Amino acid sequence: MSAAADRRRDLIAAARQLIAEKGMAGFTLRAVAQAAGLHHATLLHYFPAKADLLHAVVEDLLQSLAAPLSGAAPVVIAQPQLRAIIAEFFDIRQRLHTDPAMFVVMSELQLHGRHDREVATQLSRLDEAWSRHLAHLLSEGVREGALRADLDVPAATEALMAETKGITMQAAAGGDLLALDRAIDVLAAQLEAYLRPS
Amino acid sequence: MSAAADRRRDLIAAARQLIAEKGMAGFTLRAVAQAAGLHHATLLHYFPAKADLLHAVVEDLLQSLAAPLSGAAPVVIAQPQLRAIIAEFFDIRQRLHTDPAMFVVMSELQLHGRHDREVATQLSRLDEAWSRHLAHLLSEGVREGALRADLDVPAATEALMAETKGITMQAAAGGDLLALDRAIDVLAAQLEAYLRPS
Amino acid sequence: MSAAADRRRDLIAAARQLIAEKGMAGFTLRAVAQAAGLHHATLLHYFPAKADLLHAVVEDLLQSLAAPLSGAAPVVIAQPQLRAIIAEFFDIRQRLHTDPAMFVVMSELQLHGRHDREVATQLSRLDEAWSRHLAHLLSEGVREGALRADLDVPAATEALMAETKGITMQAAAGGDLLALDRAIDVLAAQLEAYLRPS
Amino acid sequence: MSAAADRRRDLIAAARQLIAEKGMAGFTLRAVAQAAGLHHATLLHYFPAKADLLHAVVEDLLQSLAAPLSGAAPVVIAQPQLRAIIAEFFDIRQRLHTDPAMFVVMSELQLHGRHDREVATQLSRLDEAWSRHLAHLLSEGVREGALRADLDVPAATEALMAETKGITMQAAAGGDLLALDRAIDVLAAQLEAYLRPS
DNA sequence: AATGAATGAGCATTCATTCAT
DNA sequence: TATGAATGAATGCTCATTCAT
Repeated sequence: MSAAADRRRDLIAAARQLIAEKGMAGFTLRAVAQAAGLHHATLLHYFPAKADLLHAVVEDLLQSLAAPLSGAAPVVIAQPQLRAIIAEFFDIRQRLHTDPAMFVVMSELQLHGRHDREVATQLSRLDEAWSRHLAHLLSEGVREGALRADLDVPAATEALMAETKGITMQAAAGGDLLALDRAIDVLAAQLEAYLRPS
Repeated sequence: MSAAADRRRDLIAAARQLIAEKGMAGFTLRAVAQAAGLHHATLLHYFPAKADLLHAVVEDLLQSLAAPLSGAAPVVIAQPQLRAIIAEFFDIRQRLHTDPAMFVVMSELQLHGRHDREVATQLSRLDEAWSRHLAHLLSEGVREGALRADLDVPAATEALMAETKGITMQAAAGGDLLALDRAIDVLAAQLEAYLRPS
Repeated sequence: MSAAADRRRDLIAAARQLIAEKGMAGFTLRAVAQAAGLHHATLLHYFPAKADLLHAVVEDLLQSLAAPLSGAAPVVIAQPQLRAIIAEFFDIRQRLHTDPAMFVVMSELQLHGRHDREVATQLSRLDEAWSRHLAHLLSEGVREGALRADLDVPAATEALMAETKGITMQAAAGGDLLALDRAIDVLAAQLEAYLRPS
Repeated sequence: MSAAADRRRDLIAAARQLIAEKGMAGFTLRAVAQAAGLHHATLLHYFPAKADLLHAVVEDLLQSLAAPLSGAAPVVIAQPQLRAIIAEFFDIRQRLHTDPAMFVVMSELQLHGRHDREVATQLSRLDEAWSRHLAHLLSEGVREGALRADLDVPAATEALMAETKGITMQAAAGGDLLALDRAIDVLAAQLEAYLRPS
């Protein structure tokens, strides 16, 4: 398409990779520009300020996360809602192999959001969408009798998100991917044992 | 004791608080020195380089984490090993209220460890100690029949650690503490349901 | 006429206004172009360099100043030469209300002329023309006996110009226009008292 | 005295000279530092921000102006108040030879004050002090019968200040000093002719 | 005629660190 | 022990100008 859009994409990608590799401290206009093969003043032609580039990186990351993975859940479970929730874990497991850097960036941004209102807002949009999605699945499951009747849906939602972020963090910290795979299986099994109606 | 040791403690505390409040980007020798009430050049008399202060902060943090909390587990569970593991969660829950800043610092350092070998080594010591501790509890439980026989102990250990870091991250991101409390309860219940021998 | 000439006029006007509002520091090609509604690279098509635009601004300003005001001197004085000189003050007084920004620009340029030989030359043309005009009026008056016989014409001319620039500066500094009006009356009266043949 | 105070003075002097020579556009931290013989980062050790240095320059300039000149008025005039006012002109005339750069700096700052509230405030302090001083002299003179009875004191004050600024500007613009001297004489004579009681 | 892209130079400011006192 | 002074490197950003389209 437009050469400018391409450049923007390149710059966002370079920034994203840089954050993944060097952390927010390494996210420098000069470094991004160099990685994208242009002068740092030229970068500001595409993104008028560093913050704009960062926000674009976050937006791009959110889109990556929103895009559904093609792979189906590799585990068959009787109840549909339960299955859908478990599938989220396997989705994460797959992304962990596809683009592990994404988890590092996600963690960096999460922390950075504490001091950047705009980033915080952007990320909270993701959190809320995800939270709504999970809560919906859970309450549907409860209503249909697929999940335990006395489930504290908001608390379970929060727990699911914490687990997700834990995986993200563990991955970001540079853990063993295979060990993490098996841990995700355990988390899924835990969930299954807990959610099943007695 | 020694006035020098006191100063060092003050500086470490100031640094820790600064990291909690402003993130690693706000962790500046000038800022730390000012918070501790001395000239930034004097700070380098106690810690010859910024890295030394940071490493001391990490060491201090690890000691804080190693110190057991006085509070007993507020939930009674039949099997001792299961109870001990669940107790870890409630220990975290309590710390979350006692010193929430600690979780922020922990997250910041975890991420920073990716680019600072020394910090990574220090943190991995904690991870390994914790990992060993959890694995020991789990395998003891399996051997005594208190936990399910077919438990994949390493995977379950990794899952437990991911859950812990998830809570840490969720807390660091500035979530609602009360909601997080209930989420921890759910995590504990999940765990219980999963670990119980069939 | 030509669209290009129109554009040039627009750009000169935009530059002039910008200098009036933000000073020489705010006189930026980007800002001028934006104010005139075109790309800053396009501006360089009309004025190959920033200096060219500035020189055009000065030229434009000089033309504005050369154009006689339609208003007649609102004070009647017996001697024609004296009246003409006094009229200059009232001319200034009127311009002060019509286009106060002009005085700011004039002051900015005067100062800028110290470091821009071309601008200095342009302005000195104005100064000399004005100086010649005033000197002519004065010496005519002396010759005809309308003004004091022992008048030091060059010195009086310089004094008149200093007064004019003082008003300009006072106006540029953002003084009260009404107060300045009355001050100009006083200056005119001073002049009259001084020039009158004894 | 203190070496630090000396350095500060040096830096202020360097800044002042730089403004006089190159204008506000040439007033650069690097240039000032270089002129004072130190690294530009060291300059910020003495003045935490560029604005602080500038404000110090203004303060220094105001002090220079406040300091009375030792030379007595070289003209004898009957009435004391009239004499005092005329003396102000000769004070300026003398300073014009002693430190002509001061007038350039004054003009630059006056214009700069339009966009720097702090500088404007500092300069207005001088203006007001001066204005008060002149107004006092004038009204005293009127009261004692030394000056014309129907004098519009505020307007005459404003006129005097405009004349002063005109001389400043004319000097700043690089006029001939000797011609300016004679112009000042004319201005003084004008004033005398005007103020004299009929 | 118009503009998007690109660049080199420059600017104020911050930071970790060294050194002399 | 303490600190003021000093510096080099780096950062985000602005600007005038050039060039290809």
